[in-house]
Amino acid sequence: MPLTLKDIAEMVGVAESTVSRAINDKEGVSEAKKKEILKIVEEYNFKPNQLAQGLAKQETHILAVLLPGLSQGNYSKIIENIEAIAEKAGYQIILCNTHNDLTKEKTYLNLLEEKRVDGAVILGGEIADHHILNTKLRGNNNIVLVNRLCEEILIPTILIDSSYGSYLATKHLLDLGYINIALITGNNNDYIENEKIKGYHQALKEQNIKFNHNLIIETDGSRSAGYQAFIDLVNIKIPPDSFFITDDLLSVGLVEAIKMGGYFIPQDYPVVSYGGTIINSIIEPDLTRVIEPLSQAGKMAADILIKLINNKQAEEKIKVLRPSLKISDSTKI
Amino acid sequence: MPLTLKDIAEMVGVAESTVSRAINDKEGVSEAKKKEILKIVEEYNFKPNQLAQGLAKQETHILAVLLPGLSQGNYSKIIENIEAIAEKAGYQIILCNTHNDLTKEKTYLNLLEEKRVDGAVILGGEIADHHILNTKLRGNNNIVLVNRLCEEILIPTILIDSSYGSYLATKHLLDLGYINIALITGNNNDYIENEKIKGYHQALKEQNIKFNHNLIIETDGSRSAGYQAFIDLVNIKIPPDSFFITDDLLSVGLVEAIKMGGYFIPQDYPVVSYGGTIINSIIEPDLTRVIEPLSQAGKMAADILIKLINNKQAEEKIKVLRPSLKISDSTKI
DNA sequence: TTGTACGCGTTATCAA
DNA sequence: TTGATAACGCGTACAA
Repeated sequence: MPLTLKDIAEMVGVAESTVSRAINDKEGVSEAKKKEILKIVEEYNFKPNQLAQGLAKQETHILAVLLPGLSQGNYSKIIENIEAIAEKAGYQIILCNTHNDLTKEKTYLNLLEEKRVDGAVILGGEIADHHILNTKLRGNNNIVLVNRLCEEILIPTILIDSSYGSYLATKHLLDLGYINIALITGNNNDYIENEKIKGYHQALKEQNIKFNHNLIIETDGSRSAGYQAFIDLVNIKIPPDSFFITDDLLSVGLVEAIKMGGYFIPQDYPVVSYGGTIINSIIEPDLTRVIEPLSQAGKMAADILIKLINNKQAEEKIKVLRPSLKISDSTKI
Repeated sequence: MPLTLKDIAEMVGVAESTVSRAINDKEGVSEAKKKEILKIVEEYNFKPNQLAQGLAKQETHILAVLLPGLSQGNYSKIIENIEAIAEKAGYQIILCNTHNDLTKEKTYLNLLEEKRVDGAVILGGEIADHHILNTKLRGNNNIVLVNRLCEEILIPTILIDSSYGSYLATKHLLDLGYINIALITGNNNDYIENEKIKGYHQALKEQNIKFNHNLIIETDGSRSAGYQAFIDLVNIKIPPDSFFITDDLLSVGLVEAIKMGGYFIPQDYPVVSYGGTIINSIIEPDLTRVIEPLSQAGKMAADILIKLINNKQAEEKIKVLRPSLKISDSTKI
């Protein structure tokens, strides 16, 4: 069994409360006693029990991150940054993999209440309903949402503006003089893919280009779907002169199909992809792509959450982060 | 403030201990009282405070996972599986990103003792020294190592046999009739890359092929290093007739270089890569590759750790898992 | 079956 | 500056 404050107190010959003060660097202990105590603490490698501390102080210094899954998507980038900020502020991270299952999410939220974690970041998923609004962490609704909408604007939320990313991509192709831009969407949740379609529309509208719904293909985001999309698109009445594809894996198939058809990128078909993943940089040619501010999203989420825990409300409830466009070989003519 | 046992007890008009028994499904409560109690618990959405439970029962049901980083490497796959097993057994996972920094690792280990986590899995990193052997979780050394060696065989360890993976790859090329096999290594830690070189040696030795050290190139694992490696290798006295490359990103550069030189894979140069990542399947042609049993490693680690916590020692201290070879287009002639 | 009382390891309040 | 003592919320041995 590990040592306790009591043990240390007995060894030094003082009261527990004095040891506690010494350890926590609080005033009310003479320098002499303090030194003596800390020496023993060091010598016996005493570690205060944070369970007991938590119970007494009503805080655990634990944050939870709920997410749909670790390997798919870009969640690991976000988590790394949440962890980094949290660690600096003295918080630990508990991982909760919901597998995109609302029931599991509820179970976890319950558990987090029991565990008395100080707060939680929820990444992605469908629209948040009342089970989120109703969970009380540390007495408050200490929750921050990332890329997840909420029925009411009560919870601090960080959104990455997919619509704007899509707008940037489409505008880039328009600026290069292309007008029949194919849009191939992937398997994100409906909201995000719809946002991307919105951005596409907006860019077209701005330049008074007529919208052709035949140029939009919705897929399951697989590599083969990307391949098939090209084949389907080149055979329509007004075929596309360029491609914007909202998912990196899709782009692998698309590029294969383009090459297989004997065409060149970007000479015959310029291509814009989505996501800062390694995939887009491996494809030959290196793809122009929309890059999302994932690190920033993670850091902001942690920042806001920690402020929330310390009762410092953020100014705005919703922060919208904008993606940027990285122009590369696949659109350099 | 959340409700407590006491509150519930007062509401129902019984003692706290009775409520405790009812909630924990222990005998010694009449069915009638139990129902009554659980109804109130439900109604008021009472959540027992796990801090207090932990303090009383001396357990937190929290496991920690220490790892060098989330986005690089295959750690997320392992973590997902640890989390899955842990969750089934009623454990939560705390993430500790050590950034490959030994000091940070020590700090975390300290923290975990303070937090009274029940156990820890340590993924990767250099050789474990005494700070690991000395950390006591729940009074014991409840730690499982994955792909990390320890000075003494005291800690349960799961190793993925990189040497065997390398042996498989080399043997495959030898069986196809190639004898001048280039080995290009990446930026894993020294131990792992050395193991891979060992496996390569062994395969050559088995077939009495003379070892040519000029065919081995050690790199930083970058894409460009893969590219450069090819250029360097084709100009040596006895150039390679095939390639085994121990890192997926390297293979991207290598394949580029081969194609750029006007050669074909596998006709001119067959290529074997390492790792089950998406990258190897995106490259054209799809690369034959060594696949590591990552999910299995994660599950086993969690299993063993949980058994350890429950004082059920594993039979063997060290479990060695073997990679397999997935033969694909890059070696099909 | 039910209740009382103590322990778990801290922090914090109030006297001394 | 110190020390005794009461929380914090729960589990549990023991008594009723």
